[in-house]
Amino acid sequence: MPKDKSETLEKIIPCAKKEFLDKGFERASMRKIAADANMSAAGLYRHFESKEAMFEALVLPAVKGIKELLLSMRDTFSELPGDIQKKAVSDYSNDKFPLFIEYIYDHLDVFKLLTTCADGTPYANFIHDLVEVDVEYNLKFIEATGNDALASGRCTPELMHILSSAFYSGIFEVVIHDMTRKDADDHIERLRRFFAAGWNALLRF
Amino acid sequence: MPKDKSETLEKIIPCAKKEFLDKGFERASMRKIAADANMSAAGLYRHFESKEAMFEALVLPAVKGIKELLLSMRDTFSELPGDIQKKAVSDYSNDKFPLFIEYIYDHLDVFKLLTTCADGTPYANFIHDLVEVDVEYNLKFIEATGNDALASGRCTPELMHILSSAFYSGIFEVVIHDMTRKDADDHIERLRRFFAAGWNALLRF
Amino acid sequence: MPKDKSETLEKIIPCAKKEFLDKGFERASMRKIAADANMSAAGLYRHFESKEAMFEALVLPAVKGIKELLLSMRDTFSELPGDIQKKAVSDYSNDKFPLFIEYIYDHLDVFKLLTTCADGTPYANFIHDLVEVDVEYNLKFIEATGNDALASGRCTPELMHILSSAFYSGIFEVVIHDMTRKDADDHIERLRRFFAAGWNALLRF
Amino acid sequence: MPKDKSETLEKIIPCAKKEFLDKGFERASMRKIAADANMSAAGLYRHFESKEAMFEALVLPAVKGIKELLLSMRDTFSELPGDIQKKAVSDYSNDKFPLFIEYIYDHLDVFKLLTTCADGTPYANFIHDLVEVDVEYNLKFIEATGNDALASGRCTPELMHILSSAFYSGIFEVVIHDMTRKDADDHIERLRRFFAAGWNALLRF
DNA sequence: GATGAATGAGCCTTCATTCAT
DNA sequence: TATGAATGAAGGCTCATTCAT
Repeated sequence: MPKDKSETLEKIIPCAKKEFLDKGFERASMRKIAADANMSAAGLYRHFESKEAMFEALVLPAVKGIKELLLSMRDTFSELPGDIQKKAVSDYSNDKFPLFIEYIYDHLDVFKLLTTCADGTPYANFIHDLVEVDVEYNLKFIEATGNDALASGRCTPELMHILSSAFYSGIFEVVIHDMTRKDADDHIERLRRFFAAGWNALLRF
Repeated sequence: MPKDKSETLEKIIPCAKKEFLDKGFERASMRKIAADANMSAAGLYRHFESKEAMFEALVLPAVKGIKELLLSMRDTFSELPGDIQKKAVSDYSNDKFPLFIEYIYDHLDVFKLLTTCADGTPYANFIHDLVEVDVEYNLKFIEATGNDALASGRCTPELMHILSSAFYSGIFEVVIHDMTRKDADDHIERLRRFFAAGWNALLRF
Repeated sequence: MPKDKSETLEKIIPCAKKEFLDKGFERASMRKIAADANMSAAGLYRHFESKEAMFEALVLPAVKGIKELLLSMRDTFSELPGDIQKKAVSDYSNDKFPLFIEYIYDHLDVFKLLTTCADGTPYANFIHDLVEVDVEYNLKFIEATGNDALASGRCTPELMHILSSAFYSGIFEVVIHDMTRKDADDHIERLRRFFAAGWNALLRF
Repeated sequence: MPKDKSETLEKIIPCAKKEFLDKGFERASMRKIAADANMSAAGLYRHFESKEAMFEALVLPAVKGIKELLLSMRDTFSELPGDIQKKAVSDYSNDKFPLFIEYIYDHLDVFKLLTTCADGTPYANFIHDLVEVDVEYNLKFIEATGNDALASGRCTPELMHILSSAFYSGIFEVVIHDMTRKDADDHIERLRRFFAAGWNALLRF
C-alpha cells in the first residue's frame, strides 16, 4: 500500500487537471479526481492540504514562471537606453516575447486552467496580476523615454491598465480557443503589431 | 404574512445581486438571499423558479438590451456608404457608442454580475457573445469597403476575434474597476482611438 | 371571483381523482390539482380541510355504499332459514351479488383509488375492512346452519379471514386490470363458483 | 469515527426496516433512519447509493429467493408425468410447498415490507410478479394434462390470473397479520386444500 | 503512505398549509 | 368565495474533509 510519494503525485496531477478543466474549480470533485487516479479521496490529502491547495499546486509554478518571464523581459528592456527602447516599441520588436508565448504553450493546460477554470480561487484574477506588472513597466518606460503622454494627460495609468488588460485578454484568447502553436504565433505577432500602432499613436512617436 | 408581490421582489433583487456579487453564482446561497431579504427560502420560489432563473432575471434584460444596442449601432453604421464608413472608422467616430457606455453604466451592477459572477450559468460567456456579433459586422465592413486585409492574408477572422475580444475586455475593465462614469467615458474614448489606430494600420487606410 | 361553491367542487373532483390515480395519495400534489382545476391551491381549502379530507371525500361515499350493500346483501341472506342458506351457498347463488359488482363498476375510478392509490391514508386497508364484515357474516352463517366446521377445528375465524381476503383480492383484480364490465361479470361469476367449491368442501355439504 | 463497515451495516439494517415498516417507503426518512442508527445521514450513503437502493438491498435477496423457490417448485412438478401431476393436484400435495412458507417466515419482516410498504418502489407489485410466474406454470400444467378447461372456455388465462392473485393474497395474509409460524402452516395448508377443491371443480377431475 | 468509514454543513427545492386581502 | 404571498418543515443528497487503522 505505501508507495513512492512522487509517483502517486504524478498519477494525481493529470487527473486533477482534467477534472478542473472539465468542471471548473467549484464543480470539480475531489472524489472524482481520486477515483480517476485509482485511489481514495482521503489519500489526496497526503499530497495536498485542500482542494484549493491542489489547484494552487497545479497552477502556481506556471504563474510564477510567467510572471518572472514577464519581469525579466521587461527588465532587460528597461535597461536599454531610452531611445533604443523607443525604437524597439515603434518596431513592435521584442526578442523575448516569443519566449513568453512559448512558455504559455509549454504549459498550455495550466494556462487554460488559469484563464477559464479558476473561478472561486485566488487565481481568478490571474490576468489582472500580469496586467499590473505590465502597467508598472509601461510607466517606467514612459518615464525613461521622457514621453509627454502622461504629462499632457493624453494617457493615464488607468488607461494603461485598460490597454494592457485588452492586450493580455487578446493573448489568452489563443489559449481559450485551442489554437495551434503556429497559428498562435501568427496571431499574436499581428496582435502585437496592432497594439504597437495604438501605442505609437498614443505616444506620438 | 402575504405582502405586495412587487414590493417583496424589490426587496429580494438587491439582496440577490449582493449575494451573487459577493460569492459568484455557484457559491451564492438561496438561504442567504432569503435571510437578507427577511423572508423564508421557500418564498423566493414564488418569485423565481430556480436559482438559475433568478440570476437570469437579474441579467437577461441587460443582456438583451446591450445586444440590441450593439446590433442597432452596427446596423446603422453598416448602411452608410462604404467610403463614409471608412472615414468614420479612421476618425474613430461613432455617434452611438456613448449610448453603449451609458447603457452599461445604467446597469452597472448587472454588468459586473455578467463579467465576474456568471460562472456556472449560461451567461458565463457573455463577452464572447458580444464579440461574435462584433466580428460579424467587422467582416461586413471589410467587405463593404472592399478592403484587401482579408484577401491579402494580413487579417483573418480569427485575428478579428482576438482583437474584438481584446477591445471588449478593455471596455469591461471600467466595470470591473468601478470607475466613475466620467472616467469611463474618457478612458473608453481613448481606448477607441487606440484601437482605431490599430485598425487603420491593419486595414492600411 | 366568488362562484357557486358546488360548481367549483365539481370542477375539482375529477382533477383530484386524476392526480391521485396518476401519482397515488402521497405523491399527489395539491398545487397540481388546483392548477388542473384552474384555481389556486388555497382555494382547495374552502372545499376540503386537508389533502386527507379531499381523498376521503372522493372515496368515502363509495366505501360506505359498498359496505352497506355488502351488509344488506348478507343481512337478507342471514334472515333466510338455515337450510335455504345452505342450499344457496352450495349453488353459489346470490341474487344480490351482481349488484355488488355493478356498484363497483358504477364507481370504478373510486375503487381503483381505494385499491391502488390509498397508501398513506386510512383507506389503505379498505379491502380488509370489507373482509372483516364478510367474515363476521360467514361466522353467523356457520352458526345458523349448525355446521360443525368450526367446532371440529376444520375451520377457524383466521382461516375464514384468509379465505375472504383471497376472495376479495380476486374480485378487485378486475378493477386493477381495467376489465370491461362484461368480462368482469364473467370472471367474477367463475371466481364465485370456484370459491363455492372450496366452501362446499370445507363445510362438507 | 470510522468503524467496521459490516458492523455499522448491521446497525443500519434493522433501523431501516423499522422506519420503512412504520411509515412506508415514501414517508420514511433517511435522517430518521440515520438518527436511529446513531449516525449521520450522510453516512448512510456509504452503505447505500440512495433510498431506493437501501430498500432494494433489504428486499431483493428475498424477492429473488422466493421467485427461485417458486420456479424450482413448479419446475420439478412440471417434469412429472401428466397423470401424476393430475393426482398430485387433486390431493393438494406438493412436497415443496412448506419450503415456500418456511422461506417466507425466515424473512418475515422483509415480506411485510414487500406486501405493505413497497408503494413508490419497483417492488410495489411484488405479488403480481409471483402471480405471473404461477399462471404461466398453471397454463403449462393444463396443457400437459390435456385438460379441456381452457378449450371449453370454462377457464381463461385472465381467470387464472385472478385465482392466483386470490391465492397469493391469501398466503400473504399470514404475513400481514403476524401469525405464528405454526398457525401459518396450518392455515396455509387449509387454504391450499380449499383452492384444490376449487381447481378440481374447475378442471373437472 | 493510504484507506474506508464517517461527519457536519450545506445544497436547492418541494410540500401542504395559512392568512391577509 | 377565492386569491397570491408567504411559511416552516422537511426532503434526499453531495461535498470537502477528518480520523482511526
